[in-house]
Amino acid sequence: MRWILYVDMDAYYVSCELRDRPELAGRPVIVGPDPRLGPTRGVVLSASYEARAFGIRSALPVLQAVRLCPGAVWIPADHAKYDAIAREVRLHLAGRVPRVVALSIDEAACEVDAAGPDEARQAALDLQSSIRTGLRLPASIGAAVHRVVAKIASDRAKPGGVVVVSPEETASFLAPLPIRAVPGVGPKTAERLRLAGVERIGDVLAVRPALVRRAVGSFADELLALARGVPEDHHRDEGGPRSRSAAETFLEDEGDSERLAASLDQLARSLARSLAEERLWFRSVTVAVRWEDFGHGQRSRTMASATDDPGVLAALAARVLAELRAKESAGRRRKIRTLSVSASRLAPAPATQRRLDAFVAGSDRTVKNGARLSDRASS
DNA sequence: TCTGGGGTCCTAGGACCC
DNA sequence: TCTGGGGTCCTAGGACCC
Repeated sequence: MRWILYVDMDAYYVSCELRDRPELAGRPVIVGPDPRLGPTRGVVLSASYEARAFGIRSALPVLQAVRLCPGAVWIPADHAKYDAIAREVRLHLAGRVPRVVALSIDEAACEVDAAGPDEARQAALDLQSSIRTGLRLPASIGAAVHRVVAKIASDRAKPGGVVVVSPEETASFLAPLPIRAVPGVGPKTAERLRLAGVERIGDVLAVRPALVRRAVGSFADELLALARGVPEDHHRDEGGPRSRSAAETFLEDEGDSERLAASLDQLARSLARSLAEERLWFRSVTVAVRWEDFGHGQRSRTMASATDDPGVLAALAARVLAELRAKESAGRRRKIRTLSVSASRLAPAPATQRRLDAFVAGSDRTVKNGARLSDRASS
């Protein structure tokens, strides 16, 4: 029988740093921008379990973290290091199980064959100990027949544990858990479900299905199947990245057009560089802002054909930002807190380095450098 | 005392086409 | 003068995840 061992690295960024600085083990450690070294609007990226005891969590504003735990050791984020170690982890797993699906920088679903829960548990324990000794990293593992159940189990295994859920006991394992334990149920969905009488996963089976459906639409069917212990494992296709983006939050909210334009240009060119490294072309460009009041706006444009031209990315982004601000100025004129530019409708670079339009010359949709907007988008 | 950066998927409406 | 239904693409917004 095929089982999923869902591997979730514990306090991943912190654990990566502790590998290099083992003398910090046992102390409250925070990865993120130390606000005592200079002004920042940053948040905590990762906190050791010792720091979590003080109430420190990922995404907590660092100014609050310093007050909650003045004695913490702060380490600036080193994303290149975390990416490199993530590749190590994947290689390690791939060498030990028949199939690995990486699901985020610190999570992976490993498929193994096991006759029953005892064999699955032994496989999970072996894998966990090989990660600890071979990579010097702590991991929690959930084992189940369905990926989503294995993931929920891995959350219950933290930190450093193994939780096995057999097919027979899946429904009873899930029933008492809060509905928030289901991946995809966040604060908003949980509140809607609470109003419908659903607070725990088991409640989904006790409430009239029509009520659940009214609360969360077609997601209700997925919740019902999960509560019964037989979730549908529909996994997204792994057809390469859908989008790439770059963002900047200003130290002070920005309203000056020239400074905004300069920042956007830098973001666009930095984004173009990373697309080039991955040999990806793009067809859509989106500019998104977070206004000073934390409101959100975005505007996008799609071109008739793909390109990798950094100048096109920058120019289109500039135009879209201008439109976004023009629309805004019809009412208030809020300053911008965060500016981001994203490229989507990505495609691998053509095998040759020739431009795409060289292959479609003569078509009325042909455009120089693939840069002209499609009819619809430019109207 | 505030609230990052990089992603994914879903929905709904309009335009357009057959 | 009035009448479909189905399908695709694009845009905007929302929710969620690590």
